[in-house]
Amino acid sequence: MITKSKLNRKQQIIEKATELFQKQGYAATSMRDLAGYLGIEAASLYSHIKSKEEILQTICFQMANDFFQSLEKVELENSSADKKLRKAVISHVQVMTKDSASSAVFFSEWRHLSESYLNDFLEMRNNYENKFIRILTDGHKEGIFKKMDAKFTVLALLSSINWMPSWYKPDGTLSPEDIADNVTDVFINGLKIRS
Amino acid sequence: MITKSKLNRKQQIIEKATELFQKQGYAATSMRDLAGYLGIEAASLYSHIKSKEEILQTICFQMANDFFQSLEKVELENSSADKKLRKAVISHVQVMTKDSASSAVFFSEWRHLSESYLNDFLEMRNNYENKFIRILTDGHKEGIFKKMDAKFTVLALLSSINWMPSWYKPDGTLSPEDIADNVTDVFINGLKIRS
DNA sequence: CCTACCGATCGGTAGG
DNA sequence: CCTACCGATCGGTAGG
Repeated sequence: MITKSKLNRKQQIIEKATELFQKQGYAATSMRDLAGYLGIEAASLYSHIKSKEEILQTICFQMANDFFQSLEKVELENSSADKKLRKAVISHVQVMTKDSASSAVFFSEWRHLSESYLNDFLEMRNNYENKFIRILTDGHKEGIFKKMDAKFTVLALLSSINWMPSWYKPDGTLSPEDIADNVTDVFINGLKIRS
Repeated sequence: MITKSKLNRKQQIIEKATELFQKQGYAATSMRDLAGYLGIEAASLYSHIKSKEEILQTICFQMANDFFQSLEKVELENSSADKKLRKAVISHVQVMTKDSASSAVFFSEWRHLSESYLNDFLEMRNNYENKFIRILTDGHKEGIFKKMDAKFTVLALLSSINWMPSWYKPDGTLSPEDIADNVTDVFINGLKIRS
């Protein structure tokens, strides 16, 4: 079927593009580069995609959706804030590690989106961060977390996780749960030995 | 004096380039862009610089040196590991906030360095991270910090700080010390209320 | 999916 | 610091 093979080819294009965008950056990756790796001519790419930016859009909004959906599941549970935070971090890490190349592109190439897409992207990111902030402020109200700058803490927390694709080795021994445990343990309990 | 004005012009070029590299990325910034903002022709840039990459090299290695020097000062003091960690974070943040545009370029455009420069860069970064790791492992030996994956923790710590240029507002109310306090407090004491 | 090609733009040089 | 220009490459289209 034409439709099916087209879809598959499109997926191949996006996958290879993701790999190249991660390695070289979006701007430094040419359509000829991409086509070459797929064994076709650059012009042929345009039978499957509308533009170079469409690829970036697909990657970024696919990841954004994945992150959102997995966090919304966590929000539905009702458990204490510290458990919720741990769950939220686990699901965030799971989404990341499931496709670490897409994650890397998502986190560092989104700024090359054109304006209207960029606005949508930033709004989604903001909403996502706010969900984390709410977990922390709820935790404070519950008497679990101490007083803090919740926004600052969330951005620090997410940053520390998000840049993992640049040093996370998938062949390593750490599972998403291990990573989440390490991260949340540091953030929740800190490094100091409790007296 | 010719030499002096050349140096100043070179500094102007590097400053404006830093700004553009931060906003648009290295690869997406053209020499014609840069020249236009300086009110000269692209070809004229080459009286002051050797190549586009030379600008990136200057930014990256200048920042790398600043980070190294400020950390070495901290290492000379002999104080407890938790105090040392706080000092190290303060000086790291100070270097960052002193020139947040250069920092942003340093952290996200270094991969566009050509191979030999890239190797030097990565080696320096590794050495820098190792100095932080040593502070944490010393802290564990001193009985101040609990058992942990020190490398993982340092990378999480540095990531959470390093991506601050993307959300740190210099007109905000947080000083480098405030930021360092927030970060180290979370990492050292954690979020949980101590019993 | 290809050939053939478009106008635009790239980093950079020659020569003044 | 400029004019004039280089060869290379860019994203993308037309037409098959």
